[in-house]
Amino acid sequence: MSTGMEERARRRADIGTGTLGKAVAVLDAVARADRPMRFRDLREAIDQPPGTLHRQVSNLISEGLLLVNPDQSYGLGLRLLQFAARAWSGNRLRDIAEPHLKALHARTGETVHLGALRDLEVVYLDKVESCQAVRMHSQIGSTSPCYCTGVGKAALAALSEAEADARIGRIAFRRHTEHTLNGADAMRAEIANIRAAGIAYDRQEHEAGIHCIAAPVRSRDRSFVGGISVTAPSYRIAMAQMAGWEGDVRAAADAINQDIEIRLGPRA
Amino acid sequence: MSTGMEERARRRADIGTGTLGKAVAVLDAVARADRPMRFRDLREAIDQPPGTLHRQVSNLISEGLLLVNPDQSYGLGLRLLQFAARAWSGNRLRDIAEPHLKALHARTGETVHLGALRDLEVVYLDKVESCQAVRMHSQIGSTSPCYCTGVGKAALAALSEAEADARIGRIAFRRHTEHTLNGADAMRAEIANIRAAGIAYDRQEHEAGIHCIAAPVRSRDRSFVGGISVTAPSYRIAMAQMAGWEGDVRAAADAINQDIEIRLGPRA
DNA sequence: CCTAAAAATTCCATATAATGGAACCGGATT
DNA sequence: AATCCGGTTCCATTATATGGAATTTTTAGG
Repeated sequence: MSTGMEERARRRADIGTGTLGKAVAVLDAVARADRPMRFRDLREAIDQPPGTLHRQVSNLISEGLLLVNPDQSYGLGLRLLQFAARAWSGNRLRDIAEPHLKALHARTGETVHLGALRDLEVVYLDKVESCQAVRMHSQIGSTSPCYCTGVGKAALAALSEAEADARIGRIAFRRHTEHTLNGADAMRAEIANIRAAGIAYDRQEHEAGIHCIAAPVRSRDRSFVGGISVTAPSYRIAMAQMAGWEGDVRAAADAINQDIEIRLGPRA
Repeated sequence: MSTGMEERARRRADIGTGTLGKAVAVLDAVARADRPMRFRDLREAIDQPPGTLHRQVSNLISEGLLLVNPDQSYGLGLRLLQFAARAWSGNRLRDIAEPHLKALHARTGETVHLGALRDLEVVYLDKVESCQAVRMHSQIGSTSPCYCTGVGKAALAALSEAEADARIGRIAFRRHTEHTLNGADAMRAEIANIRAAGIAYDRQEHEAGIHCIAAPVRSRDRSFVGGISVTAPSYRIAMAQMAGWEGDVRAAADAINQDIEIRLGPRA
């Protein structure tokens, strides 16, 4: 019972398989595009005959997953927002982690993130920071590469060695800053260190001037794998000071891990 | 080109049609449930033979639209959050409305909402309020019935008379407070008034102690129909005072409507 | 304003994917 | 140890999606 469902899921993970896969591929094309996508844009983004694509789009619209703007461009539908509101409020992990994130924020005074690993990306589930002008929800649900973020590297380290290796092999490294790790070998070494230390650092690898300290969070069965992090601008918080939070970050992560076992335990 | 896609969409609006329809029916079942749903719960929520349902669920998982918690219950997947983040930031209407919402908030000092009509529900797209403790994103993407909210009633009034009538006929009225309108006749009369005045009031119809003033927002072709509102607790803001904002609310809505034409105009 | 080209939409025979009954498994319960 | 129940797999059948071609609509050019 335990592995069956996910196994099958993984086996057919190659995108675009089945009717549903194709539908999601269309949504993805709209989501990933920066410019407004009209029908012809979709046509060249997705290799499908016009008739087929037309029906797929039409179905997505009827389900509320896609919408047409007055200027004939497509956007993601309101139904997705509706689902996401439930996805967020109904997310057990986020719920469990919340108090611990707040506590960690109280101790450090810096921004705290909770993120989940999804294939090769980190999806941010929550964020705690001092009440600031920036719109909070602009971050929830946003994604970053796993290879240059604290949460991402911590999460990779929480996978089984084989699984981590496999995923690292599939990463398309891109240099975001001069410190970005690029190359599977460097990455594997980094992951080994993180696994030993239980702590990951992002040394301005994603964005210049921003660094963070992170720790892995996961359920025992690894149905969830992610991490938490404390992020700070490097001009204000020195590396040494951040290292001083190691204990706090590790403690918070451990507390969350324990709560997961207690509240989502095998037979809860 | 203009009507074809939506027409077809409407024609097959009856839920559960097609492979995609069945898939979102499963997502809906998970989203709407308050308790954690395990496989057997899904089985009785959706009438499908176990083998079929199992495959559907399995496909949803492989696409990241559904996830399994360690305790074998299902939750909405991270991919939905990811999509929603894009749906929100990529939403043209929200983008256009934002400055006007802020301006309206500055004038009134009370909470301002932007919502879109989706069938019989209002989906909240944005919210501007004084920096408060309540988590902002807890509201984005959340839904309320159209018959007892300012935005919902304003939106209904923005539909063509025939369309509004049809939708009102499908509403399952539920008394949320002693002031909730219940019955299609009362509703039709209310909508006629709103259409004449260009302003809708929610007189504590959804939640006791909360009232609001709203105005319709829509694109010319009605591909988008929604509204904006100013909400306040009745103990602090009297009905008369709120009525004083009529001009401001109407002006803000008109400004948004105009911006829609300019920025999403037929041949933009 | 009219015409030509391109884009969008509809249609239908065919190919493909979804279906669901039945058999199977494995852990929990008796 | 046997039984039950939730969950999973299999495969012949059925329903659905597909895509080429025909048709309509929109856009661009003269």
